[in-house]
Amino acid sequence: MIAVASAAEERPARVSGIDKIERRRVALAESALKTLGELGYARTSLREIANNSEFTHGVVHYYFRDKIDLISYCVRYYKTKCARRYDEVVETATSADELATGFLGKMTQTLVEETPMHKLWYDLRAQSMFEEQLRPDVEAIDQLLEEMIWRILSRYADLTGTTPTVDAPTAYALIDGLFEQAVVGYAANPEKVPDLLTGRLLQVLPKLVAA
Amino acid sequence: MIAVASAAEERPARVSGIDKIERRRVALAESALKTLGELGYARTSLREIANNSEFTHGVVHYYFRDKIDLISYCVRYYKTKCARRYDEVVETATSADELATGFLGKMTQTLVEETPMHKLWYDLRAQSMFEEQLRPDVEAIDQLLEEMIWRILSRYADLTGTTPTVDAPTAYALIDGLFEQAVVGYAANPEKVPDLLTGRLLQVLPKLVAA
DNA sequence: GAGATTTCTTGACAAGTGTCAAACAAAGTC
DNA sequence: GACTTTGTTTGACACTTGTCAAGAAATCTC
Repeated sequence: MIAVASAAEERPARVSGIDKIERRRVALAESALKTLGELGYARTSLREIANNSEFTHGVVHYYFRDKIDLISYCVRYYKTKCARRYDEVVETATSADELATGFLGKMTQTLVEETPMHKLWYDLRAQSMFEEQLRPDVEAIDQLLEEMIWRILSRYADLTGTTPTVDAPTAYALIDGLFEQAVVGYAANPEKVPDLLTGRLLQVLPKLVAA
Repeated sequence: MIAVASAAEERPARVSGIDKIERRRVALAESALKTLGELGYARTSLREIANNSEFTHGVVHYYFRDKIDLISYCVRYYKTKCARRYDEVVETATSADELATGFLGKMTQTLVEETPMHKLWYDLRAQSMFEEQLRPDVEAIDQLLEEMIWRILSRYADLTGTTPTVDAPTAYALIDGLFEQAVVGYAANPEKVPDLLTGRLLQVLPKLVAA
């Protein structure tokens, strides 16, 4: 998606050029994501993004065709960071308890440390209902997240000697429902919400598997 | 909230005046909700709302202080319509099966027939993460919906001779997760999503109660 | 029906938006 | 070192936004 692979076949001089473009794009996307995470999709303008970066608003338009192109790029860039968050836990855990605590730990950690990102994600998913151009990217991320949850639940079932009793989309919707509730509630109750989320997930997880 | 109660104490002539104001407000809110449901919060302007109504954009400002005031009123008005949707089913059902099918029937029905409303709700809830002024209204609705889900689950437990195994916020987050997934996916797959939702809820409901 | 009040229309405003293009600077090429 | 390509700045454009105010129209009051 972010197209680095195919560039490797061209001559070195050119590669570094494309690489530099890609670097700028990434820098702009990271800056844009910060602003988007704080203000939300609706209130973020290209000028605001440029102001909160080291570039001018013309540069934004130089590297991205238009606003949707930028946002879309941001979303795709974002996904590369989020969907592999629990992989290490899944791979290293040797017991169901270890997996559960590791998973919940990482989840509350990202909830607290990357709140703006998660707010933005739920915002963008809502926007995708109205803005068709966002839909493919949002669908792709949703798919990735679903697979992520499924890997966790499968492993959890393995470690408990059980099998999942719901399919992947259902498991994702349930757990995502709890997480979204936590993200929305976090602003009002930053100190209590992480523990509530942990407790609720601990209640729910065992119900999603059975011998 | 929508202030009719206190008006009753004034002299009759005045009451009908206030009543008329309230009627206009409701008419404007209903029109605004239609536009909001189609375009989403971000892309809906006061002029667009006025254009899609029988009034001019000046009237909007005459009856509502500003944009947030209007949206906020819309949200509160909306909530009065949505949170009692399943009450009849809950009250008349005499068996768990009857309750489940009645509940699922009404849920898929509103999913299909009032899609814009539900899209708007998830949009506004996302917006409330960025716009503090929306938060109280959104929280109030969330509370109402949670209670609605809890009434259903309690009754379901009663009819099956069991008790819920999760608390109200958890039950709401889980079921709402499934419903939101359905709303988001409905645009892409209008014919399959309702049945998928039904199947998933049928899988999940029994897991939320136990003897 | 005259006069006062409420309701509505119209047009304007300041501010902000996405987009673009022309001028300018930097880097790379021969 | 001249010339082309690439990157950046700046300022402008057409347009939309929320807000408001002055006045017309409708309604009510006596």
